[in-house]
Amino acid sequence: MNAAEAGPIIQLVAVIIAVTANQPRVLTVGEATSGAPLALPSGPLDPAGDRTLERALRSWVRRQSGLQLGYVEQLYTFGDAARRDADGRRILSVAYLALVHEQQLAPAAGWQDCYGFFPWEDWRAGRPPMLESATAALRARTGAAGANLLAPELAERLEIAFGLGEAGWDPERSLERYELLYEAGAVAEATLDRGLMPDAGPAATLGGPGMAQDHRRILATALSRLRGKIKYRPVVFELLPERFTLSQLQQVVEALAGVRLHKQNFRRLVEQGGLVTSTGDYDYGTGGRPAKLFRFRRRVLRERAAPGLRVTPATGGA
Amino acid sequence: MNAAEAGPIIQLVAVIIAVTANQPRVLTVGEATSGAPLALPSGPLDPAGDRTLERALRSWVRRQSGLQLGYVEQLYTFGDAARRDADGRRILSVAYLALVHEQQLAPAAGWQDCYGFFPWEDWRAGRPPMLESATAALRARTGAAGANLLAPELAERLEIAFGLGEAGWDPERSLERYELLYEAGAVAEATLDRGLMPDAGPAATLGGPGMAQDHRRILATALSRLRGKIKYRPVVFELLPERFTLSQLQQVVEALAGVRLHKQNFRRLVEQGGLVTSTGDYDYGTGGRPAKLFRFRRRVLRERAAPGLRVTPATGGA
DNA sequence: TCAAAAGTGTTATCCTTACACCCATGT
DNA sequence: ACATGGGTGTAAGGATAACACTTTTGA
Repeated sequence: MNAAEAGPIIQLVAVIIAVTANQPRVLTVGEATSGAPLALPSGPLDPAGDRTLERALRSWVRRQSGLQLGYVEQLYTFGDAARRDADGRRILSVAYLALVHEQQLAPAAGWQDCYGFFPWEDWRAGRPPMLESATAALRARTGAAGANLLAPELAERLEIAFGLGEAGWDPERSLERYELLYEAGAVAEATLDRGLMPDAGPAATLGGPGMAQDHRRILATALSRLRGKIKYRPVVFELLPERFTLSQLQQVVEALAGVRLHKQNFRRLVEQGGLVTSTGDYDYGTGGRPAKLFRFRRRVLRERAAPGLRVTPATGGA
Repeated sequence: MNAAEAGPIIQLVAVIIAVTANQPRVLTVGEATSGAPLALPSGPLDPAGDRTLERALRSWVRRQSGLQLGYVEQLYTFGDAARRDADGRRILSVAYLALVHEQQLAPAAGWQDCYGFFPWEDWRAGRPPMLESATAALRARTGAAGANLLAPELAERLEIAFGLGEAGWDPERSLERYELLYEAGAVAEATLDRGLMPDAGPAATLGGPGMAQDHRRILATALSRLRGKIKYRPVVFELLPERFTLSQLQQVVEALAGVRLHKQNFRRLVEQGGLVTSTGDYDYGTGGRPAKLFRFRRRVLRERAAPGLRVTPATGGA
């Protein structure tokens, strides 16, 4: 009871994202080999320390991993009562989203493919087959609720989150999807949290290894936010080198959104939108015709209210 | 030093918004007459209490003010080191945005006009005249920086935030505007924080009374978020009675965005967008032809990925 | 010469904007 | 009758989506 009476502990959590080899990756700590679940980097907040939370985050990330964070934004504060440390003290986590350029990926260890944690979120090779079993499990649950009054509301959430209605699949809803799967016990940590056998759930194997505590939920929050933000703010450029080809740009957007885009229209939107300017140079290592190198055009911020990349899915692809 | 070593205190802050008589209002505590600055309602987080932060917020708001909150979303967590209580302990505030229906405005005391705190944000009667002095003061500052290397960056922020470039005024950037004014010492609390005389700043009278601590910044954050959100999520309906006319709807959107909208196009966007359905009834108290009463159409959530109200300014109006 | 990737051009379609006009009520 | 606010129709312009096609390199 002593621990419960003390004030909560405050922790900063960093979701650090990079894109390499067409995969979005997240920096994790802990060893994949030891069997212990991976975790997001986190550090305590020193009350006497840095002047702002963001500075505090930047400084311990630099000390711990050597990474100089560029773009950083506050993501969400997680404070459910179930979040406790080993001594039973409540933990409040202020999570931040950070984006780093591809080159800065020096500390090779710890970068994990994001879609390893959410295989159903990557539609680039078509609709992931596992979605059938996932939605089936969720449907069964809304059906099983039978006379339960929550069933219609749950059915609506399911329809919206997984794009079963006319609206179709919306990459941005990754958090809602994770939450539904969690509630349904279809991801590993949900069954663990309840003390059930890991294989008791209908689809406990969905989505691989899971992460420590509720870190997978935090990662899902970050993915949702990032997917939403590329549409109206030029954040993608935080993930690219200073000079890049339009294909590189497209591939990074595709990696984040988890969707294939229509090439020609994407190019036009980017160029007409004034988001980039051509440097005079070319990249000759593309395997075909050399590609023009572009650079982010800062001035667009003054010209347009919401400069971002519309995510227009390709027609042929799935 | 003892206080500095103890963990930070955690506080929940509520920005509770309603719209009445075409004005957005915010619930405050403290008396306007006593001379003490108004504050947003806030309460401590009881670590042994409610299961989630949001529940904790709902329950103390209900106990304190009798308000049953409907829509609630987490806004931002404020944790600058300068935030201290009377004993010098660092305070971390998790702020929430809540929207309540007009009728629920029972506790008449404490509802303040939002634009009393940000007069420059209300463009419904045309460009507010005070903007001239505000931007002049800010320009003077970027100019005064002279050889300072920060000046160009500051000038860019000023252009973007106040819409001096081609992009024009963007209601959503209210936080950025507040921050610039704060940095420039053009709002009351900025000069107070620095221990200057309140009337020492170039435009210290901008924006009326100010609020306790950094609560005006929190309110600016809420306004920005809300203005952004109406564009892609049907949150306006949380502020309206269940049945409403299209004019009422438009007026609420105008009140929030601080901009006059084009009537016919607004109506079409709302109806074609499937956001509302007509109930069969009419409102006869409009002063002209009776107006159809509408209701929010929930099903739109299943049909469209981002159902919201485009804020298309009127042509004639300013 | 061929494959691969870059890059250009064009058309049909939809959405948005702006304008003009008609309708139903209270005074 | 007329002022007031509610409501409808439509034509011009621009943005988008889908299509086919040309160009430039390396193997």
